[in-house]
Amino acid sequence: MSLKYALLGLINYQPMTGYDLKNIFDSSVNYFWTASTSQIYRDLAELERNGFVTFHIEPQKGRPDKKIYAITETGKSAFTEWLNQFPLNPIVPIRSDFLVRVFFGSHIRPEELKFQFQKFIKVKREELVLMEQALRAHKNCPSGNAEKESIEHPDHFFWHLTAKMGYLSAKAELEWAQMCLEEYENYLKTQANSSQLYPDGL
Amino acid sequence: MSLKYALLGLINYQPMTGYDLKNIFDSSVNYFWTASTSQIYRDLAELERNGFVTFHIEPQKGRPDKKIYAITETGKSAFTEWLNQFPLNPIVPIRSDFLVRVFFGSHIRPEELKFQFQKFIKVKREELVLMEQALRAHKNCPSGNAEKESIEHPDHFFWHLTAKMGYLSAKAELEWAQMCLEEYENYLKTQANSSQLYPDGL
DNA sequence: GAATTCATGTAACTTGTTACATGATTTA
DNA sequence: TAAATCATGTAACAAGTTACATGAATTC
Repeated sequence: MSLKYALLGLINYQPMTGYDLKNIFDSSVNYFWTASTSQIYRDLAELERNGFVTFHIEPQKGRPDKKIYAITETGKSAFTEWLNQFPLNPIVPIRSDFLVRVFFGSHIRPEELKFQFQKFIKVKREELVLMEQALRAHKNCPSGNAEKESIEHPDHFFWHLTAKMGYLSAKAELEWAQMCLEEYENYLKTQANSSQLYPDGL
Repeated sequence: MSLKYALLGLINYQPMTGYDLKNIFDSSVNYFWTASTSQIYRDLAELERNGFVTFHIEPQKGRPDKKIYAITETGKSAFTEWLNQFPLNPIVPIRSDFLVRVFFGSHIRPEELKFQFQKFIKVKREELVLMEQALRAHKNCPSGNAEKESIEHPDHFFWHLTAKMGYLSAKAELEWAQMCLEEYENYLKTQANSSQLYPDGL
């Protein structure tokens, strides 16, 4: 259910299109929720059917007309009601493809696994740089450009808290992967000394 | 696709039932993948249809017969093939209900939000204790009881790496929430001084 | 001239959740 | 005597992914 309410919450800041929402997801809130284009358009249609949003069409030439969605009073109350009802236990179901593979790492070719750790480190390092910039520049507002706004948004405090978690996660993952690579290289040396073969003949 | 291959990988260690697999997911690999009972049984049936596993029935009295699944040669090669083909980018799609709510925190009743931070801290602290124990006692093998096994499993090194990530994530989340609570309380004081009303009349 | 941005989606499919159903055995 | 454990699932639904479709305007 969270996606629908996240969309509602963003539209609550100001009316916008599905395209705008997709950009916000990709550029500034992706450390706590991701969404595909098809999902956004589908859920917007449902929010509209439920009377939580309305839209007006802004005609354009040479490209599809804009559908600008705005929140309704019903939508506002549904949103705050949802927000104030936290799930009973605050668990976050994790699904990490990367960790599954590491878990079964003995079946992976050592060169491949080393390469994948290196790639992971590279990607996380880049991610971390972006997050650091965002935190420093106070760019962590949904639109991604705080400098355009002359006054600080009242929700800025909360945006900052979530951005901080994104930063801390990325940092923890980076440090973990660096440790993994180091320990794995030592592990391979000890394995080579005890002249053990890799499983499955790899 | 990961769930099917995670199941295959676990069955590869030793033949087991859907019930056994569910216990492993709940007790020892849940920091990188979660699965419901219905999903496990459904995917086991599909793995069987694909010829990746076979099963034999162990009759029981007073409860449903056990269906003990074992991996086939086809299953083994499908598993190692999958393992060695990492996705192009190692991103982990995150979906945190809790963070969505914090992001829109200005619409939440302060007492409620404080309570939720406290609850989050409590849950994460408990989680962290379990993870610390697991790391210290080398219990982070799929079965959850390393002490039963006289020799260390060859995959132990990799299980330890993933368990470490689980520990680091829980630690980062705990520290974040503690910081949030502290900063939120200060924030509320400054808000009270500037005599601002909470949005939506809450 | 090629790639990216803008802007809308639909259809088919896969994956994950929730509710339901059964019922003896063991532990607290 | 109540709750947890053991052991199997099905059905309906919700949420997420992937592939496809269109096409001008703008930037490199």
